[in-house]
Amino acid sequence: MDDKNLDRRIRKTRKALRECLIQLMRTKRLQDITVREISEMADINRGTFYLHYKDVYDLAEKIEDDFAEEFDGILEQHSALELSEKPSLLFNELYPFIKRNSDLISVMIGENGNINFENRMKDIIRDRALRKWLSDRYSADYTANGILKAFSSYIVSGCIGLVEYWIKNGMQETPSEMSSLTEEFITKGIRVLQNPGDR
Amino acid sequence: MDDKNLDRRIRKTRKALRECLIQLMRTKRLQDITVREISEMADINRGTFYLHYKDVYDLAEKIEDDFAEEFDGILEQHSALELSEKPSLLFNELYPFIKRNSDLISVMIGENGNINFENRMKDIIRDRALRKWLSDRYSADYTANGILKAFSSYIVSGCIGLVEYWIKNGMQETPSEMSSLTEEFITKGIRVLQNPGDR
DNA sequence: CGTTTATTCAACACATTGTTATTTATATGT
DNA sequence: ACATATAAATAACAATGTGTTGAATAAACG
Repeated sequence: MDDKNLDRRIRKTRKALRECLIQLMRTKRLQDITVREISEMADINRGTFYLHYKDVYDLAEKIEDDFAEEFDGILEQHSALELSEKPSLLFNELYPFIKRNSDLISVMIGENGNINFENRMKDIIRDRALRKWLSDRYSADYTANGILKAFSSYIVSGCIGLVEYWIKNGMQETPSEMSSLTEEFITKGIRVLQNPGDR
Repeated sequence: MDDKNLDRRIRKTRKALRECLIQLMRTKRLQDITVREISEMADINRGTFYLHYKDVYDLAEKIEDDFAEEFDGILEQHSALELSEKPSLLFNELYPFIKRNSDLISVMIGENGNINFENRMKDIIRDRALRKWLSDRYSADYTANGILKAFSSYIVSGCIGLVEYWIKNGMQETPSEMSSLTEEFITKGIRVLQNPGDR
């Protein structure tokens, strides 16, 4: 979206509006943020806002779109085989990416966030990673197998919850530690609490 | 909230407003729903709305409050010991409760839902159930143990995700089947896919 | 049945919205 | 560096929802 081949004025305007919205969302609910407010903070004419976005929610959505696209791009690059044999390769790329975008993520999953942000991430993970990983690993028809779908939902939400924990607790663990935790939680389940040695 | 000792007119008014909001949320985002719209649909004077709720979001919040209170009440009744030895007792009460309230839940976790609905459920589960269950089972200081907190977040979000799967897929499984799945996913992790026999 | 309390009704000032026509400023490609 | 194209600023606009008010009406309660 911040394409280099866009007019510099457009890039500047959109960047300013986006940054201001994120900043406002740290302290205010989306419904209480007005176009007027964002424009004034960004020092952009209110009419100009409407040249780029339909309303405040559209702006928020566009911000999410960009993130989702990048997120999707990362998952896309990893093959089913690789996910199955070396899932850590993915995690080791994802967690630094999450850390780089923690400003945005923490707002979007926070109390003023949008439910569809998390839902989109879940969908991407399900479609891009888990589906091929599980069907490769268990050579089952993903869509037909009920328990597989249920387990996928469980795992995907679990992983998102882990990221949530990480971000909301100040990202004390390193991305590498988070990768290990993720892998262990998925494969070991609750047994991970009984064998704390191998971490 | 729908206390029997409230004036019947109040009960009727609030009930009508609440039901109309839920219905509107099936097709519209909260930000696109106006007080005027809800009031007209409920055949309630717009001014009357303001005698009960601050705005549309306040109404949504009050609906959530009622649900959260009931949900919390259920979890509260189960002791740490019982959770540890017979978690199915809780699940077998929870899933029917979820089914009874599926109309509300499906809206609240849907695309027009509120991020704080799920977050509140997570907090309640964490505070009421998981905390005492895990610290009883592993006799560790819950708050100090980092991996325990991380795993809690993982499990709680996973369970919410499982409920989400259930509701969004038309609740094909029985509450009892969901109870079993939940317990197995938590304790077995991914091994549940390798031993499909015992379900 | 009399009293209390909730709801209706109509009206109000106010803020935000989304759009427009015009002018000004800035970026682009050659 | 210049001419051209395009974005942003400006100011004005009608429309709509908001939140509140005081008086009139209706319904519930004991």
